[in-house]
Amino acid sequence: MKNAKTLLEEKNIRPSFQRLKIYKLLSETKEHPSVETIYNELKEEIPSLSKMTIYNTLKLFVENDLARLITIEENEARFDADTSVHGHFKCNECGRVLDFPVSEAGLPVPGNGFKVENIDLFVRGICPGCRQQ
Amino acid sequence: MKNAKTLLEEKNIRPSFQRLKIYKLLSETKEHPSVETIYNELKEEIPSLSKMTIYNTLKLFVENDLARLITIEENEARFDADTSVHGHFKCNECGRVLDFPVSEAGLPVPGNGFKVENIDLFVRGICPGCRQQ
DNA sequence: TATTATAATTGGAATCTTTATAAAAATCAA
DNA sequence: TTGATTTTTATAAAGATTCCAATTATAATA
Repeated sequence: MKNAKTLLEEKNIRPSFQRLKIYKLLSETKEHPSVETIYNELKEEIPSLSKMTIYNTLKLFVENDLARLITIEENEARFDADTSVHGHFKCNECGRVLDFPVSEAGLPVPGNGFKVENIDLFVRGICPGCRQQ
Repeated sequence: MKNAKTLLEEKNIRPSFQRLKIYKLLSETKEHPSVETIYNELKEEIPSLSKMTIYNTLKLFVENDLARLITIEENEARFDADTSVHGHFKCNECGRVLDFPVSEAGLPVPGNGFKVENIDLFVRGICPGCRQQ
């Protein structure tokens, strides 16, 4: 498993302090955090941190395939450092977004003439934890 | 094919003038319009129309399964009166959102314990028209 | 038909997320 | 160290959505 610094350098992204912190946070969580969440979590450690840096950095990551933009929320963008193909489940009760396995082969895509650049499978419903209550 | 008035009444939604216009517009287009688009298209015919009415009405439709909320755009919500299972393709070039057929049976979903309420398959890329240029 | 209660619509302000811009700070190369 | 470039920061602005109170329309009742 490569470290954050190497991963960024391979994409010709200068591994600044802020960028490394953001990448590490994103790659070590399964919570699919929003800009707001990332900001709040890093604010303590980096008091000078600006939200603009997070927006810029995530955009850079998405462009370089270091992160995925998840639009499962109606209003707030969420992000995922796992860029492999997998599904996202959003619980309408607790609001959490969870991963589930998906084989890319089984996914239907548009027919001839379309160039596919990325695929998102979003499922919404109630997660097992919330169903029990 | 039932008319708009009947469809709304079956869901106990009072078929007001504005709601009928919004439903008809949505069910007769393939453009997956946004609130803004719907507003602009109906503004001429209903000069008093408020955007708030469109937000309220679409929310009501989505809750009653008369429309689907499509979050394929990062910032702007789009809507579709076709509530059957099908995929959405967004062209990163021209920005249009197109339908493509999907058999529900073939779609992977989360495993045991999850209650599935809706499924979205979003594919982004370049459409045939834009590829030719 | 008038009255009343209820529901829907409207307009404006407020909020929230994201983007734009310019100045300050950090980094890199010479 | 100096100068050029990149990154970060702070502030303002834009865009989408929601909140709220007032008005208007609708349905039921007398």
